[in-house]
Amino acid sequence: MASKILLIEDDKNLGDQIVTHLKRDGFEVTWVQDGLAALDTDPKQHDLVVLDLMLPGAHGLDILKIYRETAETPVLVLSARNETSTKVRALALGADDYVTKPFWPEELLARIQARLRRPLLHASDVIETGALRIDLSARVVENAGQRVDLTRIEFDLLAALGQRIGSAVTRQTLVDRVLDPDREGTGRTLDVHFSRVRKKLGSEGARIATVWGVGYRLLPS
Amino acid sequence: MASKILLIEDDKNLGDQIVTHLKRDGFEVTWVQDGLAALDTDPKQHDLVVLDLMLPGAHGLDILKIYRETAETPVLVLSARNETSTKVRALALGADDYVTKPFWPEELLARIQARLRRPLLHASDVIETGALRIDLSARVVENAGQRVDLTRIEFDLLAALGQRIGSAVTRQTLVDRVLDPDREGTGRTLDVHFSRVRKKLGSEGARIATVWGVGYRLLPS
DNA sequence: CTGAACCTTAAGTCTGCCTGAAGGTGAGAT
DNA sequence: ATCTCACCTTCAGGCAGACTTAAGGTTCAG
Repeated sequence: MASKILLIEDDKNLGDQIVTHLKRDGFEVTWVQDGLAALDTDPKQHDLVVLDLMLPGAHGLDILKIYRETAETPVLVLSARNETSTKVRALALGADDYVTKPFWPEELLARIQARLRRPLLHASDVIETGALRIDLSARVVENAGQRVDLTRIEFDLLAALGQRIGSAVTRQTLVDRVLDPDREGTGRTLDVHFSRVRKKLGSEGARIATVWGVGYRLLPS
Repeated sequence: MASKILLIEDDKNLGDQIVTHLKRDGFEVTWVQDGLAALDTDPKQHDLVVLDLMLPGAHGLDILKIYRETAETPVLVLSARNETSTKVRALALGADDYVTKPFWPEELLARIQARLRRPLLHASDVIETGALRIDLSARVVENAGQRVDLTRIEFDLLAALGQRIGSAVTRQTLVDRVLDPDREGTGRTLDVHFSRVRKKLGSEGARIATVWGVGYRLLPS
């Protein structure tokens, strides 16, 4: 399976050159040319990000920071700046490598491959709130340390609420996200599932609150 | 726990300086000053290796190659040579990073930390859980001390689950990782293999749980 | 070339999840 | 208070996904 690379680089010449090289080596490349577009792209959909620091729209380090809040995708920073302080900052923010321009494409390739060589450790992103523990990557829910068996939809619904603790999530959002995306928001299916989740969660189930006429939300502990 | 760094560097001044910096940052450092001594040191006993290329006794790249035959420890190469070809060779041989002299200690530190940030998938090559013992390097499985003969795919599937005990592993992941990487997740092939693994594992086979609509997981003992 | 071990596909069966219906409950409106 | 409508819960039917067996194809050693 070809690895998917997200390239964020505003320089047309350099970007073109990199894309060509990467494609020649069998990578699938998505090329984004400014900071705002980068923020609209999901790093999780890619295996590695090559990120230029000087960008129109948003600074590379800010993009890196935002990416790191949601994804563990390795980020290789590209920059003309050779100051140690910039390198240190980028690496401290979660960059996995830092390459100074100018560079030879071969080196970039070699470094990309070195990053991809190590199997991605899924950051087990875990939501802990009250007695609940929702491990999104393992798809495991614990209530006061006790494992709770949830079906696929039940888990996804709980996770959807858990990712926005305290805020209401509309029925339509939940239907779109967990059930068939092209389905009318009607029907009592959602209710049935939540009913079961509440029951399975015991006393913690009471924390799934109905927002009348809107949807549901998970009450903060 | 302090991370253990193995420093292989013959230059006394530079070595001293690096050791000082690393210790100040809480690392435990073993400093080895020539190639032969490096070959007598076990990289597996350390969390990361900082390896100079020009050494008396043995060339750094040879050391890297030998280390890579037995250990997965990250290796950060240090060198005065700035040629792309050397960098590419080092990275292709399994180095995880390449820093050109001269450098500021801060950069080295930041890069070391970037490497250590991503924990290795498995600290040891042996997974023990319940009555199961999965030796990843020997590719041997024992159930209550009894050897179990698994085929290549059967072993890889069990290992894939064993490396993330308790986590659901999606069908697609398993197909990508164990079967042909570019194949559709459809088909019953996985099921057939798991069916056989379960049977061969006897009562422990029950610990391979189906995650309906998602994949499989190895239940914690 | 032959046989054995292994992988894959196909087919039949089974299981457990999803969902719509229906009656009950309770919140909000008047 | 009472009405209304959204929501809760139970239940059973249907079906997608999973299990297992068998057979055909592939690979590899001898």
